[in-house]
Amino acid sequence: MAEAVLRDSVDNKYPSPFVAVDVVVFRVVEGKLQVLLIERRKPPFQNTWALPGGFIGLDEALEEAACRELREETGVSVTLIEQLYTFGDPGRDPRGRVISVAYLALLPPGEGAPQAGDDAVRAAWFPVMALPALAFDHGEMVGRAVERLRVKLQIEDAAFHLLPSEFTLSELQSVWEAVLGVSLDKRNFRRRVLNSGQVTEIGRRRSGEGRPARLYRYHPRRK
Amino acid sequence: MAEAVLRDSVDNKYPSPFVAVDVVVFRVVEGKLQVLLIERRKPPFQNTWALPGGFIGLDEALEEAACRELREETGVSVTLIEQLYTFGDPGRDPRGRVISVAYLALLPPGEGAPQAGDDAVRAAWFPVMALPALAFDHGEMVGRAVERLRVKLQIEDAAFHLLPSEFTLSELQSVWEAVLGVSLDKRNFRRRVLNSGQVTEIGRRRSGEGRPARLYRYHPRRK
DNA sequence: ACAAAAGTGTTGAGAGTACACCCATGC
DNA sequence: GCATGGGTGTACTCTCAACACTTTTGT
Repeated sequence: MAEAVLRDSVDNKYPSPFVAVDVVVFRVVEGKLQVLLIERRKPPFQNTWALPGGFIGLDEALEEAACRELREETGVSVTLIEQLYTFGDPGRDPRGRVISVAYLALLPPGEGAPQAGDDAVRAAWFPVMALPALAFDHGEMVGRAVERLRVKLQIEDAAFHLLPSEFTLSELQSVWEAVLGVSLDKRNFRRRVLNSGQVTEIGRRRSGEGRPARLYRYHPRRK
Repeated sequence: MAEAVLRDSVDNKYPSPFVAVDVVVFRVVEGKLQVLLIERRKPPFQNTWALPGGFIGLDEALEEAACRELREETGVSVTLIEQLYTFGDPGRDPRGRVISVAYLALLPPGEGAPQAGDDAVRAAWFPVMALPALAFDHGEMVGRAVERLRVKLQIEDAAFHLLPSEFTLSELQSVWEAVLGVSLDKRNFRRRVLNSGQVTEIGRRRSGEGRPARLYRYHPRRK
């Protein structure tokens, strides 16, 4: 196999590190931005909270590995996932050289009923603003993921991946406010959204407290 | 060593791929955006043009490895470098599983007198708009790098890293036009640059053809 | 009736865009 | 004196930010 040729010919010259993936999954619940974490079952960092993730298979695409590890460790399946950054400092893992490719994923509320998998004691959602101490450099990963999410919100359509398929404008605004960590003017916000052509109205509903709100659906018109 | 523990305990379960870095170095000369390429000395893709790059050392940070490979293969040292994207499709390298972390680097004109190193027959600059066929997935890397550079130009100060420390506004505009691939209105461009507070004037000079142009220096005031 | 959330317009400031001519120098 | 690139101002449009009250429902 071609692999063997490379490995034989360069083994000592180019020793190979391990390659892992880690996933930062966000959702917004009750106006709070949350991250999905697992409690590690094995050392290092046993019983410490960490991002879901693990080593890649040799014939597995990076993104596939990210989805698989997420599913195995938390039972969560995800709609949107994209590469975030690759963390490769020597010393970031006490076991040796491990390069980790971090991924960013978004989840609508209600779909994340995390069940702990093999390598996790348990899995749970934490508010980004009140995270426990994290294993490895996972704190830095979350920080970078939040930055990226804020950009994606404003330039792309990230907010809609954090909502169910039918939503009210107030819910949409609440997602924006949770992600950006600021409060927005209701009138300006609604005008901007409606003028963008990204949403289309459907039948009204959502009659909880107060006046019932119109429901909208995302329509990815704009390139 | 900790490394050994991990390798022993999980060797078959988590076989490790190889990890490489590749660097997309840009410069602008005569109004054209150029990329630095090498002609590969060894197979695979022998005598094909490719980005400078190679396998990482086990105790070497990714960015260090990128700078080292660039220096070894082309003799070029670089001022600004940042991580671009990690390419990890199984099958992207015929020798076996190789994950490559791509970096983006910028160079002012005049500093890139490429000398071929060990693994390269020769090194040379190519206009982005007229690239030869590239080895591996390096064509995709260049494409992604151009996209990223266009964004960095507009949101950050990337243009100044493509210029000498003293430059005229026309040179600055020429860099923008080369990177974006469009032509810009001179008056609007100059007003925007001068209002941004990013440049400060110094003594006038640059007396080539026509009226001599004022020289400016980059001043990274704005956050 | 009242509590609770939904919905609605106007105004001012700043940023971007379009557009054409005169100026200083080298030859 | 002419060729070459350097340098300059105005008017229009559009986007964004600030700002407060009325409407509809459930209890």
